[in-house]
Amino acid sequence: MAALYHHPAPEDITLLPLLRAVADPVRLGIICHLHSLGEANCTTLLRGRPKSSMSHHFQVLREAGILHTRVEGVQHHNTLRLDVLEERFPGLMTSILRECPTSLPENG
Amino acid sequence: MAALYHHPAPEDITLLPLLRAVADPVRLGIICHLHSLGEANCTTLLRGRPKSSMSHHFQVLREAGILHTRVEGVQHHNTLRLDVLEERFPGLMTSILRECPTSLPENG
DNA sequence: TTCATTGTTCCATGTTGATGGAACGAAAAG
DNA sequence: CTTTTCGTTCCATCAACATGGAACAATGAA
Repeated sequence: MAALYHHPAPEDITLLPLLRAVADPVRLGIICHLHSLGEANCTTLLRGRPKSSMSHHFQVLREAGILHTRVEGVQHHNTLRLDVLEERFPGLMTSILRECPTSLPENG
Repeated sequence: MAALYHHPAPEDITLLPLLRAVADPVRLGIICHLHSLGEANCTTLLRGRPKSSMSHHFQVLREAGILHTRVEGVQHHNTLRLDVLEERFPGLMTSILRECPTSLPENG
């Protein structure tokens, strides 16, 4: 397990990978949950899914520049990089997060 | 050939299919070109690609609610549904179109 | 040390979707 | 009517990616 993750710098975040990362139902659910919870680890967002799947989705989101993972002991806390994303693509995440259901759905 | 296309009503345009439609390099190129040209038919935007591929991409964009196709004789004129998209997802297309290169690239 | 927890990595499987040739269909021109 | 143009539809192929089980690694607790 690599304790340190690579988080792309703001200028290295590009639109197409970002859109690709968001354009998945599971990952969009993760984004909505993170937006609601502020911070969450992988296990918290498992909804009956295997860890390997979720770990994969977190990796995609991380490499797209959408979330930041902070390691604290065993747990990896994930947060949205909203400030960076807003600076890089003004209005994009805002318009996406506006579509997040207020009451989080089951399949998120 | 169905002379009439189905264009989803604004309330039937949903985020995930829209994101999926945009999250493709060819289709993102089509969007940028349409934004630049205002209106274009399929053949105009072929960049050495087969028509069947482009027709497929236009269909995806159309069904996602991103563009409108107006049939005029043999030619099918396509335009972005910017007003509808802005009403449905304020700021989304704006932030995406901001990323379009000013000088249109070859592989668009 | 031993065990439990957390998350990753590896790998195989399955599915989705992009690609592109070919045939077809509709409209307009010759 | 014949031909050309424009775009779709059909179909097969291929690549990318989501899925999920298993083993592993790292930390913390017993």
